[in-house]
Amino acid sequence: MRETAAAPRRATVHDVARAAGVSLATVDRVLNNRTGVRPNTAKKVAEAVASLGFQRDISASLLARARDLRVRFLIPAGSNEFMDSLADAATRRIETALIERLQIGVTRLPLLDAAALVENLNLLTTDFCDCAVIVGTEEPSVLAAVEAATRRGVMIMTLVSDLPASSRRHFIGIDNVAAGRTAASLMGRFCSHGGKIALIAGSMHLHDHHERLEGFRAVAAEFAGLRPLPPLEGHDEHHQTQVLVEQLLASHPDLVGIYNLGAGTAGLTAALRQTGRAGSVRVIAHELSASSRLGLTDGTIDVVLDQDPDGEIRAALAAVRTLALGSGAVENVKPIEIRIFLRDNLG
Amino acid sequence: MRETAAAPRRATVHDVARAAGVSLATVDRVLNNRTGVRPNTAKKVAEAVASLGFQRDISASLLARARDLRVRFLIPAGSNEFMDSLADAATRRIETALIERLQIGVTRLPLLDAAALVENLNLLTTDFCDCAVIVGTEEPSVLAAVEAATRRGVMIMTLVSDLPASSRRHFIGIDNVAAGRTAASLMGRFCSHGGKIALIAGSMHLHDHHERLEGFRAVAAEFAGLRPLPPLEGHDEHHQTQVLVEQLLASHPDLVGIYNLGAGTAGLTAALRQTGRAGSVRVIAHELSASSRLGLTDGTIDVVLDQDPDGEIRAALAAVRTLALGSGAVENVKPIEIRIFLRDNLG
DNA sequence: GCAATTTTGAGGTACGTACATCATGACAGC
DNA sequence: GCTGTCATGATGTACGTACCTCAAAATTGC
Repeated sequence: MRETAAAPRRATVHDVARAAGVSLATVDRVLNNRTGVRPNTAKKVAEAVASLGFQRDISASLLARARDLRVRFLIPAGSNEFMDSLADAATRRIETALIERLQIGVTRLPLLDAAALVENLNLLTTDFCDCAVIVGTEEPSVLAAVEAATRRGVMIMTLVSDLPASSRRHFIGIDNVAAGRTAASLMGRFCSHGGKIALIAGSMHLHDHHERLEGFRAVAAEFAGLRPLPPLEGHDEHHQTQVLVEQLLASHPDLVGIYNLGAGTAGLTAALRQTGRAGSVRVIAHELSASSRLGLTDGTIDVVLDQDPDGEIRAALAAVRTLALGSGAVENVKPIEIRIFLRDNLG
Repeated sequence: MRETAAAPRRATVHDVARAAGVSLATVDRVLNNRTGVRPNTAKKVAEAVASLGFQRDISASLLARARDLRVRFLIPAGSNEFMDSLADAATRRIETALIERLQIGVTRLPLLDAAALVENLNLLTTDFCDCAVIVGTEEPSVLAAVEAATRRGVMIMTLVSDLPASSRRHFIGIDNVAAGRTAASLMGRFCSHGGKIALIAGSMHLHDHHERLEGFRAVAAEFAGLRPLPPLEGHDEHHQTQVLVEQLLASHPDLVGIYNLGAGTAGLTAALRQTGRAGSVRVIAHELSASSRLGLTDGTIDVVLDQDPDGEIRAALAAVRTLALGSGAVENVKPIEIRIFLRDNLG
């Protein structure tokens, strides 16, 4: 019944050197891909590594490097609560990360300002930054700045919104199509007799919002009687969203559901409360924040879909470490999950 | 806009020694609570640690110990799919954990057999095990065995089901009351016109099932028209559950929802499919498994609440490391979250 | 105030990897 | 066969903590 692990000593670089019939220095050259090793010799070492199942001792590796990994987060500012909580999550990790030799810096940039992002990317050099994690828009100037930074030796990772065509080493974010599908699947079950559903995006030019909308529409079509209205744009801003929802509620007295796939949730709940419609319209929103939490608690919002900024920062930091130490790509990383909150599992 | 982290060198034991005006050896004695230090001297060291903000370098610490942390999971066997996935998750981590100097062993025990658990606990000694992670029942013999193991120097942690009154150092698991509440909250929104809801537990003597039931009932009462039937017991077994559900469906043609708060989900879906009622009854079940996944995909199950065995194992291992290295308790640990799955966010 | 005991200091080695230096080997072109 | 380049070996130090030994100092008991 018990499997007694025999606790075999793990292979070290010395073992690899002996097995490959080369010196320690050569093993070191191969492992850290330095120059000056014949392909044939490198192959012998690689084989020894494989046959011994050698794995670099991370503790010793970090210790020997004796230098911290410097990560800089470039995160949009503005009135967007979600970006704030991303930045907060990163800032909160500064101390903890230091224990693991990760130096974190956080820079807030003007919202949706490609020029500012490009400028900051161009400032990055290897003597104070090993990796930048950016929330970027898919524009040519940004792509060019990413390429330039990569060429200068600064690793780039994308967060929340990807730049798949760039030299970014990794992307951290959720599956936004699945998020939209999930919202529709819940809404369809909530409104089993069908009815009008309003859709509110920040901007139709935001990639993630677009994907959510696409997912929602696809699944909503499977529920008979569910009639999504054309999407409105609240520009991720509280006041605009509030005005929009007030008009919406006035012109559609028979509205049964609202899916807010962008920010501006505080405006949405304010409008619902003010018109006395809170509780009689099913509401699904995105991102856990002070206002969405309140909405859940008082029954104005039914469900919040959240992409867990803490988890995303943690995943980003883990990826940075893996990429900086190992040579290859980030393997075996679970994608960020969509978290679903009701009033009852807020914790 | 940019906050340039000044990158101060982190304090080392040498710095602490200098600041406290004592030798390195004394600092070492204090940090690793060895004997032979006057209280007064220890206080000076502690003050130096605090004022410098000294934190042990984990990499160096692990390296210097040059010995792996040996963790043993004691997990029930039987036909319980969830326990299987817990054990699988632990087994899958064996290799990965080795890189971080964690040796994992997994022992499967007879289901709900306190005597077997006690026997295995009593076998544990510090020369092959530093910490045991157990899924235990709250019985006096188990509690006594936990105390004995702790006294022998083997640290005990509880998983899924806690033993709060014992000397266990930590508990990893979800809030089962919140899980039940969430299920009711969803069910109430799904069945907005009310109706009969069936409740199926494994056994009313299982602590977690009892908590889920309690949570469900409390919230269900808030939804007018929702009428939960008295709970049935399927003993976490597929066949028994199937028979139970077949009888249930026959005697309640007007049933609108089923909450299966235990295992045996494969039997539940089989009964629904066989009677042609799949899709017309809202179904909420627990734990993602092959059969619950299939149920979600084909529309037999609406929602699955999951406690993420992978995440629990990861959290357990993190806690073991923290407890073994640091002296104090596990701080700052996020509780395991309840994951909510629909067909559309299965990934 | 002396012996016995406890507390502290000084110094070392070890962990496994990273990285630097210098010497030596091989092999090329001419 | 000579010089120059490239590949490899030999060897050492460093990272920060753990843990060991031995000697010196401080404190205690009487």
